[in-house]
Amino acid sequence: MKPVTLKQIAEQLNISVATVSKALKDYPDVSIKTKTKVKDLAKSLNYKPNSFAVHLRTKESKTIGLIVPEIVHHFFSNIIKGIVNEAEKKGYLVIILQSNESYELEKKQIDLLLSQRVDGILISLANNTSDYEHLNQVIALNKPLVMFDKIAKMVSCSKVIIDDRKAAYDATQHLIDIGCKRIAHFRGALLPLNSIDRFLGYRKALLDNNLPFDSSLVYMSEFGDMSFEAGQISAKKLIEDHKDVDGIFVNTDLVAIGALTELKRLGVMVPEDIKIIGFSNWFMSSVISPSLTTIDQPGYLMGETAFNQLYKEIIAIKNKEETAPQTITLETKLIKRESTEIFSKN
Amino acid sequence: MKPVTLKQIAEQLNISVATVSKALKDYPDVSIKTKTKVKDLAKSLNYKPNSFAVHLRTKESKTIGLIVPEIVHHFFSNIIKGIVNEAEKKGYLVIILQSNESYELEKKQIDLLLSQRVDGILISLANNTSDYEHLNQVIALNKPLVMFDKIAKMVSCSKVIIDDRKAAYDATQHLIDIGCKRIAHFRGALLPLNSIDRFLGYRKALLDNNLPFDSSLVYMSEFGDMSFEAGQISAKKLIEDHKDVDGIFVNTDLVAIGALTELKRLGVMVPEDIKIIGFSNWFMSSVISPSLTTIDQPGYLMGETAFNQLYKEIIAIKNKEETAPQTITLETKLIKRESTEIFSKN
DNA sequence: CTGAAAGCGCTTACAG
DNA sequence: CTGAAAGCGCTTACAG
Repeated sequence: MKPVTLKQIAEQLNISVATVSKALKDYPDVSIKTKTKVKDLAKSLNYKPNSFAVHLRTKESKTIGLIVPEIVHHFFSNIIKGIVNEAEKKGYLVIILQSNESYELEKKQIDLLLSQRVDGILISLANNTSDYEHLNQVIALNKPLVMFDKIAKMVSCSKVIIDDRKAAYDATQHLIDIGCKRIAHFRGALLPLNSIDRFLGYRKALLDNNLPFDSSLVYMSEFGDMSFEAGQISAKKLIEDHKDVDGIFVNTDLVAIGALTELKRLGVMVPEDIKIIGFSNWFMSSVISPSLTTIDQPGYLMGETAFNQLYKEIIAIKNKEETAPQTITLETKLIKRESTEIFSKN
Repeated sequence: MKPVTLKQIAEQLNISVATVSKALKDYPDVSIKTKTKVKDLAKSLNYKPNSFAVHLRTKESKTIGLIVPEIVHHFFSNIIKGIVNEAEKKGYLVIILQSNESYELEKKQIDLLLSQRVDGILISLANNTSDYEHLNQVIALNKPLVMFDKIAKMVSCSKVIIDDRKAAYDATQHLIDIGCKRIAHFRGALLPLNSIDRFLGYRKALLDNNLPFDSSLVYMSEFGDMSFEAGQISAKKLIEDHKDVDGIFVNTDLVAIGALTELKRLGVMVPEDIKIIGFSNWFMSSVISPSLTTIDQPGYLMGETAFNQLYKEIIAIKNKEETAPQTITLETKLIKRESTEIFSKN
């Protein structure tokens, strides 16, 4: 069974394709009688416009592209959900691609989406993306592009982020406030701006509090891998290298949970011996024991916001209005839990 | 800047659009010289075929639709990843939609995808989907449809599933094997086949072992909600109602973790007083304390398998071959952890 | 080896 | 109020 076309409806009713098209779209210059006839038949035949034909004419695809480094990830899957839900409300479909933290793949995927003629692109960059030609190409085509979470400052497009430096500062300050003097940092990979910023926030908090910054207390796992195992490995090394550490600020919750688990295994008490704070507020962090103090990052809201910014720009371009790139910074929040609880003995 | 078209390339080279099209697609009847000229210019102009025009002609969209009840979900996000990765390998893009466990939305989304002229649809049903008209409509259009995880037996299409009944049986049997005599079950909603099957597997294991089946030991949270909180609530009720329970088989890990947390709060020891087994093997289950015994469900593989089945059917239809619906059952595995560990005192 | 022509299924400015 | 016509950007069977 082939999909029904306007032509078939027109033939059955003995009117023109043009009239059928206009009737279905409620043009004011079609008689009510004709409209009713057309709509009834369309409904009973289960007519659905062929989107390719529509889009070829209208130059609108009502589809956007989304590239994330990783789908199986509490933060990103919340972002995806926010984007998909918001897009649907506005009548847009979302094509989703996963760059797998690979710049090469990311580049190919941008080409794919461009070829697909999506109306706009949302992207969170792969860790090793340091060349932005593929992104500038999108901008050159006057196609809306919005980056979120993992962004590149150099690219002239709208961005939705959190203030990673401030959030990391807050996290470190919290450790200091509850008495930590020797605070380690498990950082992310070298390139991504947010891992740099979190590191800088950590360092600034130390310096502002007259605590020495000691680079040997900064750990990065191989390839900047942000896994549970990475947290275990760094924690093990830390305990071997530094007996005097009393706090750790970890770049992301999953790594923090790995660290927590390893410390437990080694007989190091959290929070009594070492206090830990993570970053992201994964659901998991609230249910492990001890529960993990962390920074809440609004994933769903970030997705919604990113889509809405993209939508604004799509509409603006349609109306031939100018838009200047916006940078929207969302609030983060310190979530205090057991891993940094203060004990009376302190 | 508008996207480059074949016509522009043709004009610049003073040849016909037809020749340009064939040159780019390496038709054997175009001279090497022309091919080289065309390809070079296409590359330098950054030509990308307009997918709408291509698809309008070829009737292939190289796009598939994916509907899941929930994106933020360890199991489903693994499935999504498997689908997206496998699809990309075969040159397909994935449009993702979330039904939010709503039949109404699911129905609308099928229409959207049909209108989008996707080449095939992958779906995991919403809990309250009991009418299959929207799915049969897809089949009537001779459009490939593959259901995974949450399926409807009545619909005549390919399915990728696990053997929920057997897996639940195995889980319950494990509790029995380690000495449990009064085993409760926290079940899922009434309608979805997999929650029914897990219940039936649980009951059969009891009966096969000559343990009485007691329906007051089967708990369902309000609306069949499968959250952490649902697990807490059911656990609380269970402890109030039944002092003698020594094991719980929970429909899904998240609920099991909620139960575990509540039991801890109430001072009930796991596994000493009550042993718990979950279902799904979420990552979280391995890191909580006590770690959760569970049934491993192969999410990524299920996504890959579902896409590949869909792909086969897309190709078959293209080649006008007949295909019979397949049902593919993937293996599950019992993962023993601390929540069912046997103690010597036993 | 190259190109003219038809056509995929729509939309819309225009004529009547 | 209705319809003929052009055209979106491709592909492909056919002619030369």
